Amino acid sequence: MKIELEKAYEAKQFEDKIYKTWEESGFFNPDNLKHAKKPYCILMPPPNVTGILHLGHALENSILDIEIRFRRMCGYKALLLPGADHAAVATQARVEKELQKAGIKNPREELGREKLLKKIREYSENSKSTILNQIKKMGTSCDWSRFAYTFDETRSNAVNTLFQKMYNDGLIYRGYRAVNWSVCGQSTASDDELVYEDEPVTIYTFKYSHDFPIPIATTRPETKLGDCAVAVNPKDDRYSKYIGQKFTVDIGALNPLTITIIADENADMNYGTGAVGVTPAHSMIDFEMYQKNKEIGIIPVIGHDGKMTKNAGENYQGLTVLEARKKFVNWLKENNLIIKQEESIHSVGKSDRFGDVIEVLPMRQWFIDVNKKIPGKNKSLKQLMKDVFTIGHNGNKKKIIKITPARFLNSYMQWIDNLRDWCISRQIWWGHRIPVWYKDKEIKVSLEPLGDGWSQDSDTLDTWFSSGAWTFSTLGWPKKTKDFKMFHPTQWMQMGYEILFFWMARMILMTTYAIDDIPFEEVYIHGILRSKEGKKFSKSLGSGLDPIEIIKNYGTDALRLSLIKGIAPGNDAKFYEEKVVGARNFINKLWNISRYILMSVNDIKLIEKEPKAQTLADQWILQKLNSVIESVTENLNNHNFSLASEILYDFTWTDFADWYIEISKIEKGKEQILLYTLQTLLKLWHPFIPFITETIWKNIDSKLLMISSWPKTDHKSEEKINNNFEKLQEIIIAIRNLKNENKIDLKTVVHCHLESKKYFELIMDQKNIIESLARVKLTSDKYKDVVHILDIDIYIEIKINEQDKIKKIKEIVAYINKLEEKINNKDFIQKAPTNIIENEKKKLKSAYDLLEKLK
RNA sequence: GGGUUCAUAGCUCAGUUGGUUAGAGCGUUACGUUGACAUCGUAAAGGUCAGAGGUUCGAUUCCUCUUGGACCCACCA
Repeated sequence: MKIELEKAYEAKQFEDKIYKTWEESGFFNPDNLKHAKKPYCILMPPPNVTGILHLGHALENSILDIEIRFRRMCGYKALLLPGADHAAVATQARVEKELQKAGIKNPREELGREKLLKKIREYSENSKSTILNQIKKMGTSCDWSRFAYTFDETRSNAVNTLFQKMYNDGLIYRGYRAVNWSVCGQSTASDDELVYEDEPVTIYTFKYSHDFPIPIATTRPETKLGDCAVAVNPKDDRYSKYIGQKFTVDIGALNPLTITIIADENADMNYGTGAVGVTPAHSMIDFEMYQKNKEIGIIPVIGHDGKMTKNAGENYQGLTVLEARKKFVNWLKENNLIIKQEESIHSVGKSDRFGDVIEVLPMRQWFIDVNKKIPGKNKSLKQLMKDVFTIGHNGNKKKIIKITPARFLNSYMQWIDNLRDWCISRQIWWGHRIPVWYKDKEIKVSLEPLGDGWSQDSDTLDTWFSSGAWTFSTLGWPKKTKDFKMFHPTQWMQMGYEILFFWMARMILMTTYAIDDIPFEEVYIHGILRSKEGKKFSKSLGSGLDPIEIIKNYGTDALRLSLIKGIAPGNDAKFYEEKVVGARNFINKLWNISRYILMSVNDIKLIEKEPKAQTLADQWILQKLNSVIESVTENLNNHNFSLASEILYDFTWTDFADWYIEISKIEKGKEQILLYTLQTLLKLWHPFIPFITETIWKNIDSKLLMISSWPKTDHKSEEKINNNFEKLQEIIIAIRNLKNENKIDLKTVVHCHLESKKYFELIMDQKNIIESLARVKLTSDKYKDVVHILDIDIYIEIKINEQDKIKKIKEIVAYINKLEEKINNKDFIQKAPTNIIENEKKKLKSAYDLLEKLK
């Protein structure tokens, strides 16, 4: 039965229908892959509920889907588990902004907790479906029946259980410590949620009073109203005599300050004045000094509203930080206490969500202790986080996580070394409420609401707390579900390097602790997509390219292919529309290849076995196909998506379409091989461009391509034809060398007939060639006079004139000399591999032959 | 200050343990094209693989330095 297909592939016509077919087939769900035994599980990095699909998601979904479709076809119980993230701060910040636009100036005060939460919930439920539908548009083959939301009941239960376990083990504690505070967001932020920006600042060098012996410098003069000490290096001869002394100075704060001179190695003798004014309340480092020297005291002078507190004194109370700074500097000037004033550039920490300058404030917050020994383990969380990349979890070498590319390990280890206790409490409302209850002076962790008189902590958990539990919370933990037993630890994880610390590190922390296992066997790090100008595609600004638009214009397959081609793990890649055009052209080419074959082959059916080769051309294409299967499989096994796609691209277009199909128009009887090669190619292409391949496949077989089996090479048939090919290849090499050495005139004939049309002349006798060249229109008038001269020797005689000949001979002689020199080199003969030497000898021989002929 | 990374054709990038002639796409130029495909075909031009040294029979690949970019972490008194 012959088939009629449209002239060009119209993605729009097919994609939604195909996705529906896949979904209804149930094969996204590994439970329905009856024959599969070995699990292969990937968790989707959950997109934020309020987000819309951007190119980063598109890239991730392409990568994830290639991986899972490949494994599914390879016979694994393949599960790609989808999800969404409630994205605590990000979501609340967004909704508050919307509300403010609508006229509610202070949503938290005006609406109160319950009403605001309701608004956020509504908002997020709406946008959740948006992003999930967009993910379906990408063709992502995930099991929607297992969909997990970081904020649903199962996940919340996991989070609370985890909190309780850590609390009971003493790893979660509540402490009064300096934390990062966003005045705009009215919440804490972890160190990782800060972005640093360089800004011009003024450095003031001053003394607290005229009789204070040590000058200090600062960029934040207003905080000096809360100074409690001056730290000097114990080895510093200038100041060491003062260590331990106390000075009382009155700089206008509520009370005169008692400044204790303390010794601290962190004070660099050679930097600035060599002494540091210590403000325990408003600097992380200073706070650490305070913890070592508690007697110096702590005086917060900045409040949660970003204004000076009562402690700052009546002249300053209620002023903003900047106002207070100005006023205090004036006071210093009036009293002649400023020694030096200079301009400089400092990086200032800002909230990544709210954008305001982060204030360091001392507060009572919840922390995870990363240095404390875990009961029964004799190791800290920090140590566990290192083990999975070094000795393996619990010292088990099989439990070493493989990371690609490996270089990210360095920065991960460095990050761990600098890791401080993780502040997990947030003062926003959208999130997992901390499961701690208070009654008078009693504190209890409870997963259920407690009775009268008990009130729950009003804070919520950092969103990464729940993300850290993702690999096991999605599988139903703490219940011992079938899924958990089957799929944990997961096989593969994929993420951009920008969330390495946020997410990968936290998953490792949580999983090694709670499950006593690694979260995943392998992690693949991809780069960031940038615009043509090298700028990040900003999520919020949505600069330019919208994947949904691209899908509309070019189709999902084209988008997927253009995202994958030319990327390397961990490296950033530029992305622009022309890339999609190229990919779309290929998709159309594949469509037309199929169209041609399906329209010209009479008996369309599934061909299970490799058809028998009749001619050398058949042998060659089947041989090449086998090697393509092998290298694509190997590259996919190693997650070299880009390379695999390029090999396929090249074979499909150059070898199959432009060469073999053209030959099939002359040499008849190739239907079986054409169909077989097409079917194999559809399978190989399916993970990359699932829609078009499935669409074409429908014309061949009623079963879904998605669950067809991955092609295997038939090594036996390969051996059989190997002999022939050795001969062939010898000739090819000889011809190629000739071509090389005769760049001037030979190129026309050689390129036309030998290079691009590969082994054309070897397939047929000369008569046939002349005839077929004419028929296939491979040759123009220009080539007519040389068509019959496929014998190169003759051609040389006729074509090359005397001058060229002399020049050519000189070139060849020089070449021969070079080769001989190399071959006569003793070291080369002794040390180089034999095949290299053989090759050089062959080159030399053909060069001599050529020389003979020219003479 | 510590660390990572990049520099390959006009542009965007591949290049998997060092080894035949360094590749692709786009762009450019020439030629071709009557039904699978102008979303096409055939070819051409275009590279001291940033520079200098070293290791090696042999370096785009490994090492050192230099130049110029990007990024991460810490610090920023």
